[in-house]
Amino acid sequence: MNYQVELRHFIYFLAVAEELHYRKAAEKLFISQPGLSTQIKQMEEILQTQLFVRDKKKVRLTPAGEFLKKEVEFILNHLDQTKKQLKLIGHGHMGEVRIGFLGSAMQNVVPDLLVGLKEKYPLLHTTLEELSNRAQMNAILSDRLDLGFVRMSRVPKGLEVKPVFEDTFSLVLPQDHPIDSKNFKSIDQLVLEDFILFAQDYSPEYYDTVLSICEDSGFVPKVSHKSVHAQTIFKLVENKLGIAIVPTTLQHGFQMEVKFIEMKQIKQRAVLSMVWKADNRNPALKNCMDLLLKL
Amino acid sequence: MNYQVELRHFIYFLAVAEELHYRKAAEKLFISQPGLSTQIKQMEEILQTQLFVRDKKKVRLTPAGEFLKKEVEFILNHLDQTKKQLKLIGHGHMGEVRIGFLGSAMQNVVPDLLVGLKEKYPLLHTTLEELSNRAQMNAILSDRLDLGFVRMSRVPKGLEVKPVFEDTFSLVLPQDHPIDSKNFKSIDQLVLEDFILFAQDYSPEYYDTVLSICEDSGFVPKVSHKSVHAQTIFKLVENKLGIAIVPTTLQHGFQMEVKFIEMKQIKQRAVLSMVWKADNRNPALKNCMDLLLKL
DNA sequence: TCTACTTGATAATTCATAGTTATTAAATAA
DNA sequence: TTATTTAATAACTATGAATTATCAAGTAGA
Repeated sequence: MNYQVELRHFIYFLAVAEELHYRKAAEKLFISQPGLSTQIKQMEEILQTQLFVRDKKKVRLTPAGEFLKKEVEFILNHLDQTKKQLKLIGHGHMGEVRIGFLGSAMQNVVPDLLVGLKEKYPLLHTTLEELSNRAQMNAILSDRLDLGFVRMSRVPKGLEVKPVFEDTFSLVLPQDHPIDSKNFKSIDQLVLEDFILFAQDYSPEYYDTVLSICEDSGFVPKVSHKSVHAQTIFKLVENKLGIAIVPTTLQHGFQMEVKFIEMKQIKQRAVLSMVWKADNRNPALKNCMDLLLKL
Repeated sequence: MNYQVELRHFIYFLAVAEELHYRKAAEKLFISQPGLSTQIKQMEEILQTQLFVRDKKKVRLTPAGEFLKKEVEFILNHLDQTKKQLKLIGHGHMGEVRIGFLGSAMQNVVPDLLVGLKEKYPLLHTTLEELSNRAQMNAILSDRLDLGFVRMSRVPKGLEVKPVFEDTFSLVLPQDHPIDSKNFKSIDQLVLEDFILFAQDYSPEYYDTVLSICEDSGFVPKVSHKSVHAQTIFKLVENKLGIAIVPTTLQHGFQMEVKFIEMKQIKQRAVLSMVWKADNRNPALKNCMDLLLKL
């Protein structure tokens, strides 16, 4: 004799409990009446409890049957809900993506991604953390983050990287500086200035790129200040403590009294890339990245 | 292909999710490893969601699998609980018995039953309602009560009745009445008194019995007052508005200034019976009655 | 009270499939 | 390299769910 109730029993039981009529219940279930009868009988044996009374051909529930009916309804409903949610999670429409980013990605790429996700996968949660390039990669390797936005083209083994946004560089000058977009020709007009840059260990590739821009014009910049926050850099420029070279999109989103001169003619670009762990199994991550590449 | 998950799948899934090792999980389940493998695979197909990652022979849960694990734990626990409760209800150890009773049953039978039930079936609930003989029988017929305590030996079709307590009758007299247990010989000493009795329609058999007691002594009592409450009857006797004949056990449980004279020598007895519906399916009722007959 | 028609239960049989054994491929470990 | 361990696959077995055929008991209508 079988020793375990199955969901099949519950579904059959519920049909009989609702119809209180074996033949009709069997029809509803698309099985034969004798099959249904034996399954219900077997169920009563497994549970060691009588669920129905068959009195003069009238089928009725016992008190235990009434109780079980409520519970079975609950269990089957809960199971339905679970199956739906499971599918959503399995297909990356639900769940959580943990995202890290450089401050400079907060101007366009990250907000666009969040808006896109919200629209396409309203049940998907995101957590955001502003971190340095290195901190992001460590967090991704230790599975504390799913996705990072960095300015790095080479990443440690186990990680993958892909550019998502290319930006020109812009000169940042105090508002009353003699150089402006009209008379600006080349970066070597600013050989004598102090430079304010993002800290080397916060974003090494940015740092190297800026140095290479100057090198292409034949000079080595005098770096007077370093910072990890764009806000700080702009404040220093505003106060005439130096000039800066930053990705152009940074000119939006800050309250400041400085002027931007976009240097379209130089070949270097500020590349923002996404980074993730090659074997990350979060299905939401894939959807996230697919959406990002479509933007 | 199968189109329905079964509890079997859930139990297998949980074993693999806990062990993260097919062979070990299969051993724990006392089935073969290939059988387990195919069942899990089939489960993933039915749910259209990958639950495990098999990476270089390491078995791990996907995010969807993690989610399902929690849900399956809940469902299986809930089911266990339900099975236990179902068995208790089915065997009448849990649930509710709705009891009706005459006020005069509140002295011994009903309290004894309640104490006994509490001890033997602590999970069983009881509801109590004081009602007339007729009201109890109607309530039982319409399935509003499971069990009644009445003073009736004949009951309508569909009901069953069984005596549970036999009591002598007692005379109730004012404290300073000339008759006392010493000089009392026969009821005909009280021919001239006014009688106070329980109302005829509240308890017809009691009324008839009292009349037959008097008839046996060769007189018809003069009935001056009728009441449905013992308390009222005693108050009236106390105030010398008449004398009463009541079941002897009523002398306990009331604060009153009257004297009782037990009439052991007369043949009539006040019989308290339990009544129930022949086809009542409440399993707790049977336990209730069995216990009552053992008291 | 007879007949016709329900109802659910039982018996015999069929058939789907859960679970078996045997084997393989791939990954570690020695 | 070889030995061992892993999960997956293939072929087969056997359990038991579901089927058809039938029955007994009850109900309804004349």
